[in-house]
Amino acid sequence: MSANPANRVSSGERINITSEPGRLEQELSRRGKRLTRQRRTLLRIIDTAPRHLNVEVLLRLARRADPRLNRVTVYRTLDLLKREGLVDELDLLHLRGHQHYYETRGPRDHIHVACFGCGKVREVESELFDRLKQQIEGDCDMQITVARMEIGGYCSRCRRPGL
Amino acid sequence: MSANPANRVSSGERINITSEPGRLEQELSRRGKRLTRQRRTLLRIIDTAPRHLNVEVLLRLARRADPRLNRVTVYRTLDLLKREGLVDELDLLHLRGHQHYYETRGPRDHIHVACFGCGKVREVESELFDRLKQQIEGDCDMQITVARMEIGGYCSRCRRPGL
DNA sequence: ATAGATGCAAATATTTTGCCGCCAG
DNA sequence: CTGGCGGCAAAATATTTGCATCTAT
Repeated sequence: MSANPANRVSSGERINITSEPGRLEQELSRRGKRLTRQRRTLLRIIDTAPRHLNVEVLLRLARRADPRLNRVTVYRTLDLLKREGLVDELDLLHLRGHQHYYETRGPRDHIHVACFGCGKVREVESELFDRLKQQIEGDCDMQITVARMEIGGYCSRCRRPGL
Repeated sequence: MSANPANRVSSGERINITSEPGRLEQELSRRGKRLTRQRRTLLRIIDTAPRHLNVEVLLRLARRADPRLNRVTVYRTLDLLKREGLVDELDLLHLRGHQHYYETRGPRDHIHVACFGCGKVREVESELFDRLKQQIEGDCDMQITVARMEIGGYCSRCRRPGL
């Protein structure tokens, strides 16, 4: 099936190399956005913290540094980053409720593969995925700004009993 | 890019051939689920109505036939259909708010391509997409039950000015 | 100086739950 | 008959808005 090694997916347990500390701050500054104390705090966390942050966790982490920081500011900052194309918003197939998850956007999109059994989420890159996007870009004459692929199922350890 | 014709995407303006009226009702019945009046109403609508229904629209359509039908019943029925793998849940990249959209699940998954400018959503099938899923299934040893791919961007008529 | 950001409270939107009476099988 | 289902009200969760105040530039 994946006879060609170039087609093989690459495992997702990598470090987020795209987010050397300060990247988001630099980007926003470059685009003429104001860097408030609250934004710096949030950007630093998003740049360095675990992937798949949700609003709840982001707020909790931010308040360690700045206890007055408001939840609304979290929402507004995430909106800004979304509009600027600096973070992606995911729902991870509603694995846990209807909240959203956010992650910094790197040079290469990846696929999220989630197990409904154990809840583990793997990130996967694939040459086929990149080609598929190109194909759609061409055939639909679209200028793609967001590409999201989320796969749900059961991993080998959680294989559904009755299937 | 898509030199191989087999790789070309197929346009999405097709009829939903997978939902000949009664299909959902048959499926649920076959699985030993009760067919109440409310469920029949909802199933009929989902089987035949426009794609990308949200709860609001589904409820409104349902109440034409059964004015007492409750919103909670809509949620519970959609949950059932999701659990049974008969409908897919989408958010279409939050094109319009954070609501979800539902569509009957056919034999072949498709990609949703949405334009942030005009809001149009195209459905696209692709041989590459099928191969990508197979690849992940194999390489991650996953038993895939849901595969969602959503693309956002700007179509030729809405091309973003400053990009 | 001033456009734009934050905090707070309240509003809105979306989804879930508890409970009781009802109905499909 | 009876266990699953639907309606209603209320709760829980998630996100947005109005407005006065503050601050980065």
